[in-house]
Amino acid sequence: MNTAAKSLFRELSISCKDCGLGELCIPRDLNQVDIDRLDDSVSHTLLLHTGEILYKQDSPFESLYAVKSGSVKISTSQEGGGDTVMGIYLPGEIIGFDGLSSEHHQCTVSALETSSLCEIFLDDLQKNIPTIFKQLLKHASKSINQTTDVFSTNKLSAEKRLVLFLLDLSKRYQQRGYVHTEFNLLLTRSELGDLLDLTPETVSRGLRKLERNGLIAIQNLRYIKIIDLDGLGALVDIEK
Amino acid sequence: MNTAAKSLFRELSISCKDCGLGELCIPRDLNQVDIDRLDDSVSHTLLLHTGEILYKQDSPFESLYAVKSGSVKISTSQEGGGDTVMGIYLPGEIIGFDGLSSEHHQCTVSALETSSLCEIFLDDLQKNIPTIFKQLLKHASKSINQTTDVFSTNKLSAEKRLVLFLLDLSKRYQQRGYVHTEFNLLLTRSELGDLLDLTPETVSRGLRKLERNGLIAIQNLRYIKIIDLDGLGALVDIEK
DNA sequence: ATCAGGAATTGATATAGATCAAATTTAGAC
DNA sequence: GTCTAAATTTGATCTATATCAATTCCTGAT
Repeated sequence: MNTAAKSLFRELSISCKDCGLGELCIPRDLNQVDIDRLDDSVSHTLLLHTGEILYKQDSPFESLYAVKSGSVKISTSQEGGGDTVMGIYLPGEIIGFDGLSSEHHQCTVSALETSSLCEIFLDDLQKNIPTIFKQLLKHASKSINQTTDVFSTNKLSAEKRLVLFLLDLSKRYQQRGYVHTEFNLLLTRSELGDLLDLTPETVSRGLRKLERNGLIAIQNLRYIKIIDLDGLGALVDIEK
Repeated sequence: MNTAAKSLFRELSISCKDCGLGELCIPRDLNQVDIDRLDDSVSHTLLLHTGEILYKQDSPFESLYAVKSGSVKISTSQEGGGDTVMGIYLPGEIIGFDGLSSEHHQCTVSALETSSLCEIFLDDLQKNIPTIFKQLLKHASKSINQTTDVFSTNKLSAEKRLVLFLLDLSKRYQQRGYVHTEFNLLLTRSELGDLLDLTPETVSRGLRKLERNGLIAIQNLRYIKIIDLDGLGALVDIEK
């Protein structure tokens, strides 16, 4: 949504050995050989000034970044136009995992103040130091890939959350080669409420309303047939 | 919250080569040597019946699991007593990442129907097949570690979300060796609203109320001094 | 130092969904 | 097949927070 192309300045080299982050980045239980190899996979410090962009939403994934100093903001462009802030990252935290699964970044990262970052080339790293494998996985599992969590963030109406849940299940079944127009909900109204952050009463009312409107059929409470897939899509695509 | 200890039955061996999941699990662009090695890191099929538990919250992390058939439910125990469902997983999806960062699982996994799973021993995998590195990272970044996302799920009051945000920032600064009792918010009221799913007006009212109650001091809008850390803690610890 | 435009505050009102309560349906145990 | 407890539905209120609107306050540019 913003101005500048990446304007990154390469600073004087600081090798991983000497980096102030210490254990906060990749823990130090690597031997000297590994640390030297790590240096090969890591570029030297990038400097960003306030508001400058590290990477933009939809840009191809290239590497991970460790914040060395300052702070950055993760945001996503909304369909409605504006941006939404998903989180902020402080020194020692690693960003970029949002680009891994699709090879394209799902959010935009910009500096909240003058900040320095260290770029980690994943392909190189993978070849050079399998030892770091588990540590990076740890960071990944810590770092929340917020944009994929369709239910949590946006304050969606109860009906939209329900429809999104149904469409998500349908899509996942389809991807796995099952019929996607009918399936078992697998959860009670109450469990579904937990998941979508609604009360069981609201879940019930919502599902019955979808049924009344001819979008789905409900058999034996849990078994759902999708009657009008486009109609469901329309409820979540359009408006707002 | 539930009965049984792990009651897992080892079934007849099915090697990775012959596993029906195909690309849904670990993609097939491995050479024969790698596939043979993968078999070494993967136990053979586990079978769970409805309601049986794969692993419990707080149990030590041991391995990842790929769902081969059926479905499982991820839930966390709430302080208030009950469980909250965080998600469901279908065949081809990988679970267990919730245990990686702390070495202990942050949620409980149980079968929603008779299900089979394949256990992936991470330590072995790491030694044997660095090639899978990036693929697993991809899965990790897809899989949402929901329990760490303190803001999204539980329908917390505006005040609690604000306090949790402040305490989270404070903790992260402390972990990184900075003062944790005063810091820059880094975000506008509006951005903070995005993050916590509140309007800027509610953010403003909330912060000013904390100030009025002597818990924090606000300087120049963005700079926060925490005056009563315990008081803040009390607002989110006690009572629902 | 002044000025302009965005950010923040403050107040009044509207509303989606929670909560409480009671009736009905369902499914599992025997 | 019957029974019983749990799950679901349905209805009537209540409430936290959004929304709308109008000032006031900063901050950065000139």
